[in-house]
Amino acid sequence: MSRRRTDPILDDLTEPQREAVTYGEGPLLVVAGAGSGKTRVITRRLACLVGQGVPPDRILAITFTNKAAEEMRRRVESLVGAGATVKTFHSFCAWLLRRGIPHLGRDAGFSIYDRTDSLRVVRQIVREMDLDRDTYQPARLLDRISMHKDSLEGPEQCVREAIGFYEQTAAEVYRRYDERLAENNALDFDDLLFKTVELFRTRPEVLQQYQKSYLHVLVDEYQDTNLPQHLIARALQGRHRNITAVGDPDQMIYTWRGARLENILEFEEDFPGAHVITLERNYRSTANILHAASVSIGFNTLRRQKVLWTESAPGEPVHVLEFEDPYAEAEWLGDTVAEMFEGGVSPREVAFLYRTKYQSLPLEDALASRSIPYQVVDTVGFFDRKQVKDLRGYMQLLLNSSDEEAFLRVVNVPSRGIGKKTLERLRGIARRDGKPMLVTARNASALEELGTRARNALAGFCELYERLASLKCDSIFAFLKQLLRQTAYMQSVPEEDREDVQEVLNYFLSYAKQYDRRSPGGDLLGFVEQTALISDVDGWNTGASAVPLMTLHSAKGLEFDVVIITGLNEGILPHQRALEENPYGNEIYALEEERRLFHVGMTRARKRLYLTHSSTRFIMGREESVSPSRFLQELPQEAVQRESSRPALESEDPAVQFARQAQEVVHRKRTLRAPGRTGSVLQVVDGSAQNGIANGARVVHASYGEGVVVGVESAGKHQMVRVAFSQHGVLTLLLSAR
DNA sequence: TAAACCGTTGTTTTT
DNA sequence: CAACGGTTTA
Repeated sequence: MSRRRTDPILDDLTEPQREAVTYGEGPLLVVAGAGSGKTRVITRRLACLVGQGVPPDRILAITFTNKAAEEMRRRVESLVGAGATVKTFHSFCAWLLRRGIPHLGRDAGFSIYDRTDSLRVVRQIVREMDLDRDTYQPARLLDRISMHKDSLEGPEQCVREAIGFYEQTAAEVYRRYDERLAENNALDFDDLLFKTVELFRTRPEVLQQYQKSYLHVLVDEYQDTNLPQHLIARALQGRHRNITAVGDPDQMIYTWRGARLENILEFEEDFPGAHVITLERNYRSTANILHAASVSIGFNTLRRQKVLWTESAPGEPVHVLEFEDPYAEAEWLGDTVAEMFEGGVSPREVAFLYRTKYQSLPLEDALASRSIPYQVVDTVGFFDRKQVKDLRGYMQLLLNSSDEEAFLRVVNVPSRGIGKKTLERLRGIARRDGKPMLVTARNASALEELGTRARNALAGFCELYERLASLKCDSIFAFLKQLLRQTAYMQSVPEEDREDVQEVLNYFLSYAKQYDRRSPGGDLLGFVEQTALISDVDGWNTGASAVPLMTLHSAKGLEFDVVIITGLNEGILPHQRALEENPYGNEIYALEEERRLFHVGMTRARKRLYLTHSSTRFIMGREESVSPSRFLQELPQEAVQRESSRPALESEDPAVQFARQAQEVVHRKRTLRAPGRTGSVLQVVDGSAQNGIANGARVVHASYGEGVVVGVESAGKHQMVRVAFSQHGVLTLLLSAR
């Protein structure tokens, strides 16, 4: 069984990677640590299956984000050509339900609601039920609804099982919410999964059809699957049981979306006979970065033991810096990256990562003032813009006349004199007649109780609707242009906003153009569905040579030469909400998720990693002092270098200067107190040679426990040892100089 | 009855 | 500091 000399699918793989890629039939779990070639393994496996003669259209690959799906499709196509189905869970379910949902008594032309849409519905219900908005916060209620759906708990069950007044009320909100969505013929994100499970459960013949059509199912990022996703994956593996799950429990960062660590931790129980391959060698980062990341994640208790190792050089230490406030932080980083770019570093290779979206603001200022091109990778931002939602609202309503959220969104945009009172009355009539508001508005006789002015205004809107409905366009782009013209959208925009609005519209139009090009024959429904399920904006601004700015969550799966993580403060990372009580479990669990998030961030870096924090932050406009993140204290001293940020002293107010210097003194004390000497982190118990540690020496590590040295080499002024720990396996450690 | 205005409120992460 | 909701004004 010798391989051909040049095999693009297998040649550059290591042994464990190759084993995963070529593994035969039956369930397979690949536990792949950060930077261990996870994406490579799953793509190559798919390509390998095709190479072995599995028809591509009988392979289903599922990813978490559209971007990951696109990337995988691109890579597979370059290896073995097109044909495999690569989708996200949500887009797969949407596609499936367009055909299958009539089995559940629902219409296939459903709208897909995003969180904003859903929130509007909940708000309306809270109003109708006359509930106190502080006690029954719509966002909280929606979170609860989402949690229930993620646990496959329907509204009836919740109403039945609710204990106490609050829960009963919340369950009633859920019941009405679901009812309203059904009336609007709409599904929210959770429904896409929930209904698919329901369809599989109640219609075995439908499930069978999909089980037959897919011979292999591959799921990426398995650690982030929630219960419905886990069940869908299990259902689809069918009789052949050819499921490949790839993931890393240490990168599970979506508990709030229902992700269950158990899905991957207990994989062998759910898929009996599953083969498990663990990829622990990291190819991405320098030894210092990897060491810091490993020690950090080692503080977690809820994990599947796994020790990452590397043969890379130690590289630079991890840079840790403290600043006065987020603006000083951003300014210094602005200067630093500007220097890097002068030195020839590509802006694409430097990423700014942060915990929360609002942290991008000071960074944006700093970069903009230095004319450094940057791109905020805001996952929903663009599709959440008012203008985009308006246009989408029109399209949604054209596709689904029952969609009242869409109706309410666009009926008075641009403003045509249809106000709150008119709509309230129209809703009343619609409810009484049991018809959607749009249908009611089109029925002139139903409107007799309305005033002439309101009636004329509504008639005008209906006329517009008819005109739009009868448009014949050969592309989405052309349709959108017509839509803008027919609605006279721009005319209603105030002069001073025109430029901004036009810019947003242009982006949207060019997005539509791309859609036209990529999916010829694609219809309105396909376009609206895609924009509803979109999760990242790469589609409308690719190729730009700009510094990416993004949240730690959206950084997962990416890698950069230089990574800068800002705001390493208590209350930010770990986030305040994780330190308080939370609805998912206890605080330790939430804290560990924050640590995983930090781990994800650190392991994005190939060569250089900056971790910055500030002594004050601005919270709701107020300045407040904050302490450094506990995650920084947990880092191994030998892989970290604390640097001073050297602000411009001459321009500094003496009082501010004093405060900063005092801070520095405190900081220095803390650093000295921390274990800096080799002995305190890694203690030699037995067998040390005269110049340090020798092979075979027995050692004790502060966080890994006991181990035996299996390799020693010097790396510049540092010494690197490979230690086989009894609990954690073999690990490469970097010792600080004596 | 609709649009402009103003004060209050409250900010995790995203398919 | 932005978005929302309620209040005032036209």
